[in-house]
Amino acid sequence: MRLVTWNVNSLKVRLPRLLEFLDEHAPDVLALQETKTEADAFPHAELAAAGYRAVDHSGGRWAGVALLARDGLELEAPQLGLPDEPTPEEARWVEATVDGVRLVSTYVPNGREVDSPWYAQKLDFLAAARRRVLALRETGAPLVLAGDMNVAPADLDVYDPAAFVGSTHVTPAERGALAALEETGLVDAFRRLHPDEVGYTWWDYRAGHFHRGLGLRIDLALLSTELADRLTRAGIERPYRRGTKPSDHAPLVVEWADRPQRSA
DNA sequence: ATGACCGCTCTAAGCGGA
Repeated sequence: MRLVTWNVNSLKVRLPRLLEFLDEHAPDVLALQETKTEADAFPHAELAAAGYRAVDHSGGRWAGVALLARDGLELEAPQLGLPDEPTPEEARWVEATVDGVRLVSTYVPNGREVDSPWYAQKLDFLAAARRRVLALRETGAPLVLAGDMNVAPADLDVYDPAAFVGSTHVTPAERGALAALEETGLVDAFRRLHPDEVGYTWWDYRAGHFHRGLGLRIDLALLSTELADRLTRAGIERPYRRGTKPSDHAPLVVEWADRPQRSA
């Protein structure tokens, strides 16, 4: 199965780039974040014309997440929202099952400033996510938690760790909450296949950060171990951070073998 | 350089993003 996670920063503005991406990469499923649309404005018809169906959790002008599946794959048992999340109206979590795999698209809160109320909500969201993942793991179904985690897991994932000391996205509390999420039995797909590689997924629009190589790796695909053991690909599609009207995030493409690979 | 961009909305100047 080929899965993509991409913070599109407005589905309305990004639709031409998304359609270009679907044509080029033909993913089976996609997890989108920051769709920034009302539910009744979600572009179901345009996506259907491109061969994709969607389950969206739309919160209006901010946030919003969605799961897409190509024609022929059903999006079963959709669930909008995360139990006990701090701000449900912000539409930051959506689930569905495709071909027996439980999929989550999430957009973790930014946190704004360390020790602010928004930072506390970010940690609360990550704690709720961990509880939900534990519950989902008990079903025994393979799981993929994909999205914009708004946490850079390690200093390797930050262009200038010294400059980020005291900022959100890198604090021990945030990294600890992300690690606790992974300790439920999830594997960071990109890091599994590329243990030492710098692989940013976000670059500030300002000051030419992309062209200067100044980014963060904050968009992750976390795979349950039975899927992670079948990983064949985890790559960041940097061309979609260039060109006309790019998102400030690049898509992450992850692929795993549909059945356990036979040992030689 | 404590800046710089982008998308949103009460279509102006402000907010949020990370």
